[in-house]
Amino acid sequence: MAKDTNRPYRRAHGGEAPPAGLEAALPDIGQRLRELRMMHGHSQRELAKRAGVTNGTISLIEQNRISPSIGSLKKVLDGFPISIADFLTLDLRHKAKVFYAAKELREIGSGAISFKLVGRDTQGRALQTMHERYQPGADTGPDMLSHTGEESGIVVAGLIELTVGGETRTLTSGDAYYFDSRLPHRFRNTGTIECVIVSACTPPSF
Amino acid sequence: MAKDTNRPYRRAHGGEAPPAGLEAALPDIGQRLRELRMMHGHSQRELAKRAGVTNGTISLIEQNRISPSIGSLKKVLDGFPISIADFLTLDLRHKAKVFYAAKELREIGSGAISFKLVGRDTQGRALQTMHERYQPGADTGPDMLSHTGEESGIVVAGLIELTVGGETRTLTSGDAYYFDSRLPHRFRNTGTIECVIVSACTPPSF
DNA sequence: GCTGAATGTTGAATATCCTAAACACGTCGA
DNA sequence: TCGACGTGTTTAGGATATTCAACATTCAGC
Repeated sequence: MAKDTNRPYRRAHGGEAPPAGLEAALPDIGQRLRELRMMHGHSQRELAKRAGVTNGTISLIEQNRISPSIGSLKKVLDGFPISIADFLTLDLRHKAKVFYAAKELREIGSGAISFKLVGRDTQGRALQTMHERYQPGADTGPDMLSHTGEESGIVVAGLIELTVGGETRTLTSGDAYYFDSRLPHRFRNTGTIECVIVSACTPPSF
Repeated sequence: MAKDTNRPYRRAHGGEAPPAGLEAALPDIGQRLRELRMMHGHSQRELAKRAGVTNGTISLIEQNRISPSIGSLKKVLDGFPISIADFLTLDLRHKAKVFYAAKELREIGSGAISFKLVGRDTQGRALQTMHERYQPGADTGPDMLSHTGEESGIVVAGLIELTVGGETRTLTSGDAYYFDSRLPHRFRNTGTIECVIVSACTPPSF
């Protein structure tokens, strides 16, 4: 009966290439699991214990010698923990830059306003964080900004007068804001010292 | 030997409750598959033919009588088509406050770590900002976190040792980070003074 | 070099999955 | 009424997954 059952894996002796290039390849479960486990600094046995399976199972899965059932895979991944969906979509090879020294932040502001972006290419990112500094009197201008997305931030130092959709309020250190970027908005430093804000928006708009 | 193997399903005779309420429940694969199949207007046999499995298998899966292997589930879902990740995450049901005084931020941390959220109900929001404070020695723990989304932040004061996907680095005031939240990560204040971070993540994870 | 304890791998036995074929039920048209 | 077809379900048996236990290797420490 079953000659070629569901084994996209078995690469054993023969060494045939993946039979049909038609269907989207199932991600390399084994390698993924191994890398993830390594990242967490667990041994096969340690993960096995957390997950409630045997170390042998972990070993066989990592070698792609078996195709684990959903249930088992769930158990194994709960040892980290991570969901199956996240596990399958996690991109391991593309190691993005994670750490940014203060000097590496890209300055996109000018004059009395400084905007420093975290990250250079926002391609494919859903989130953007910025370090903003407003000199006393600095103003994003009466022609209010608006663009698609959401925007939020926290005042770190000084004070800022924020106008959003007709409402105006002055925020000081520790205060925060959150609004839909499509609402017209304006930032103005009405204080006497520099105002520092850390903000984030999605999607990136620079 | 094996008494309670990987069957979160079998609710048959005995009727024991799910042994531990700890782990997040595996989504109801059977019902999901059935609904999806119905939406597409396929019969079990029709889907089976497209997927290259037998109708019996479809039937058993839909009844949660078996936990299909990743390989089989992949084959079945290719009959629609839809990815396993999408299949598992498809979940279908479905004047904003702008200003937040420092006191209004909701505290969700405890002990040596303080997390203050901007905004109360994150329902329908794509972005979440937080004000984080770590006492010296504070640590999010060796069991590294991981969840869906992206995460970024800027250090405002003090220093923090950040580990992401196996890479570790110490960041100080003005430095920043950005990473995929699915990568295991850990924050640790290795300094002698309180560390303050303003961070953002998408989608909200609290 | 020898231990002891850690690691990952493997073989045999058992539990589970998957298929093929039969079953039970409903609908339609002759 | 009957059969021919449609549906979803169940059963037996072979194919796979998983466990248990043994094995091989590495590395510290002595």
